[in-house]
Amino acid sequence: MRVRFAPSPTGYLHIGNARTALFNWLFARKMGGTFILRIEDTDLARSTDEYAEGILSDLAWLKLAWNEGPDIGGDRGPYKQSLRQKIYDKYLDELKGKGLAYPCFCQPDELEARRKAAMEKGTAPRYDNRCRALTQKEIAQKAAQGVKPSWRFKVPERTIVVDDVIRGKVEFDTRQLGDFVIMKSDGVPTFHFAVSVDDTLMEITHVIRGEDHLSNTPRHILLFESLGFTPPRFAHLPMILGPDGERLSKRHGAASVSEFRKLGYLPEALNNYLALLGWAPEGDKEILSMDELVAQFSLEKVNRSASTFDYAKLKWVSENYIRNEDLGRIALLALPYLREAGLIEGELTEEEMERVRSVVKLVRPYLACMADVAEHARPLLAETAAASAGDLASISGAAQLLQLLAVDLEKVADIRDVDWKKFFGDLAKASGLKGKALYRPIRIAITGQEHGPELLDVIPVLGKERCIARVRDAILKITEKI
RNA sequence: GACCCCAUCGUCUAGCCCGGUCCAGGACAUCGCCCUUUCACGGCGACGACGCGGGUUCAAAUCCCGCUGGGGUCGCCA
Repeated sequence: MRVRFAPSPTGYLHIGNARTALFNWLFARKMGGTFILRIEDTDLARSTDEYAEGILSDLAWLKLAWNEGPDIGGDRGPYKQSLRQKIYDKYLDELKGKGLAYPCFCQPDELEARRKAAMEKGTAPRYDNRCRALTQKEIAQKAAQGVKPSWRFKVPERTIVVDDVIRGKVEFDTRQLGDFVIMKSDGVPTFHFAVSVDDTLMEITHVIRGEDHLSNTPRHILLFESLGFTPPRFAHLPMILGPDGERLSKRHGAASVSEFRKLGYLPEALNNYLALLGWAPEGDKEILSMDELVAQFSLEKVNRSASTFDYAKLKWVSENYIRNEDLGRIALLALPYLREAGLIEGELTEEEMERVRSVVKLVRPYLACMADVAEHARPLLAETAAASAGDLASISGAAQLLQLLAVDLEKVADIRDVDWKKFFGDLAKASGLKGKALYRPIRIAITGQEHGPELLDVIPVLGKERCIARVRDAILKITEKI
């Protein structure tokens, strides 16, 4: 079995396309098939190499490895449509020879005007096939004037049945279709034409794509058959909508893989969430590894109805991964964000890295994505606590308490080897404070925050010197205030 | 507008194909309680849905028809 993901490099990898890529990949892996990547850059005006590279990069980041593609080649290449021009020319000639393609001299502005007029009149805004009736003489005339024609496919009147893996048999009456352009006037094939030729030549067995292509499929089937090709199987995936029911776009928030990538979502988390859109695993377990996804995946079980992208649920999936993934890996992923926030600098020594790990260990339960790490790690990594002395000054006895604490901390030999229960028990006795009255001022002095990870865990991570410094600093601020 | 697809809690979904086991199960979100020196995590619980109308049937979320609603296509974009 051979499937393909065929993005056009006219933008970043959209979340909907990423889901399509994922389902193709899952299907290929599940069936022991081949996953092919093909770049559809027939839109010369909008396609760029930068976008193509970005898409490849994002797919690689998602760990959706392809077996054949523009970068790695393969037996059925090239895998970039702009490199396949000769092939399309050849098949256009074939259609011309069969009398199934004819030149159209209508200009874009004319077509646009007619389309608009038809819309206003309430009739179908499709091409009226007028150039089909052109005589050889007229054609020669136009050509002599130097008008470059586009080439349209002569659509026969008949019924076409798309036997969709997900939707079952869907019937179309081709009389709804106008003769459509297969080769643009600049000599570049349109999507419909290139796709049909390439899917055949690349021996694609299953075309898994978005539902927006379902209505295009009869065109493709027509082309396949006219060229003497056997159409592949089709599976049209439901759309992904934004919270307002419109197609998901930037308006709704992050809508491209690169955005989630920048925010520090784990690729597995994004895949896991995407897999849950339009498909459901058996049983109650929703956090699934890529392997588990592959093991459970089935095209037949894909939903027919569109789903709404739920940022809240993605967040939940992401949190799960951040909390449960290997700590070393999470710490590594935290590095760029910590660096950007100025909390670490340069290459880290093993000792510094160890410290980052222990900090990340404490703050990971708070993270929805890795970009959140700086905010939570700051109190634990920054030189000073940035304590709000105002808060402490209003707590009676805070200065005395901190004084006692500083003295006790000084006496500590190894901060990683302290019986904190006893330590704070003694402090409670000495200060006459307990519970919240005891811990709150200490937390504020040491972390500058009202909330955060277990204080008893924070202190050893911070280290003796830093704790003492922060406590003394807090005392100073209080006394100055008074 | 024409054609095509779709329709279960606010959201993602299970169930629908092979009607009774479903006064509809799970997850996210929300709310509450518990755990706890705080917040977060975690545990427990609550709230909450078969779009509407007709059929068929002893029986319909499940089958059929219509309506309504949403989405898609109708490009020399893909």
